[in-house]
Amino acid sequence: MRVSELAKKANVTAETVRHYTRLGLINAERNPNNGYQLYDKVALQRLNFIRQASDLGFSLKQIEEIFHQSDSGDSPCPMVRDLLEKKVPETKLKIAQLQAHLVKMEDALAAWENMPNGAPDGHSICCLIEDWEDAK
Amino acid sequence: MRVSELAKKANVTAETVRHYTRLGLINAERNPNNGYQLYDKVALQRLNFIRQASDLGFSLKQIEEIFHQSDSGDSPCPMVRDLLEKKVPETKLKIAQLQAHLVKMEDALAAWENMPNGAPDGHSICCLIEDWEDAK
DNA sequence: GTAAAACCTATGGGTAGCACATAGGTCAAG
DNA sequence: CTTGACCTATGTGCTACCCATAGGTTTTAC
Repeated sequence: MRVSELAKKANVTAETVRHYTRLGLINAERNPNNGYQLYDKVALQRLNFIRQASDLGFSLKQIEEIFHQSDSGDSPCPMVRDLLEKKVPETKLKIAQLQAHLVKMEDALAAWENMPNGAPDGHSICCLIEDWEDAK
Repeated sequence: MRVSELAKKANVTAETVRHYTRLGLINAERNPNNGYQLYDKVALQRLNFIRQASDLGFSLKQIEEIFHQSDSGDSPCPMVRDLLEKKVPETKLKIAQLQAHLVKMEDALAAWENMPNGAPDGHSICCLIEDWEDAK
């Protein structure tokens, strides 16, 4: 099948398929008549795998490593377990940071509730942000 | 003052200062003798402002717009309020996505608890991920 | 039968916010 | 006067694609 067909089957864009192909994550043959990429069901399987792993938070580079291990006959499963175990605390940290961020924003909005819109006076840029800074 | 001095005062790297200067967010004069960038306290004020706004989640492009408004004599405050009000639900969405993500990962790890490490058999890549896929 | 629509190709640039490498010029201290 | 700390400009890398350009191909419809 060609790019678009494969893309539809995996529910991604044709650009994504081309991207993975360029990166060597998916293999394709060429139609010698017109140069079109031709994919088989192994490509579809790999593509689905990439999407699954991607959903689990693996980067394309990590997925490439998983393929590498698998292609060279070793079980990638231990590596996958390791990667995921490392990813959990990282994600927790990111969530915490975003939540702290959210608190900052909501604090700022609440503090601005009764503040006027300052016109630029050459000294301050946006009194809201600057006064919020001072309040820290 | 020169880059490093300014960077220290604002607690950022010299590269960051150069980056903002390249983007035109900070203005500098040149020492005609050696071509070094020379910053004044207005630059420090702007740099601090950038950091504050950055902490609030504004992008550099948005900060540029804020400066633009301010420099052309209009109060950027209404825009800042608007931007922040839009950013709050966006951040909430991101947090929700990350948490869903986290659940996926923890589910996968739990489900893998008692699964063996499959050796590649030419059909599957990593049984962990693929079986997790089937379980959906 | 042909013309338009839909599809394909390759290449390169854009996104955010810097970090880092290269290759070199400048300056203060010992 | 040399060493090391500082500065310069330029360009590349990171993530995971998306989009634009310019052109060749295939399918569909009249």
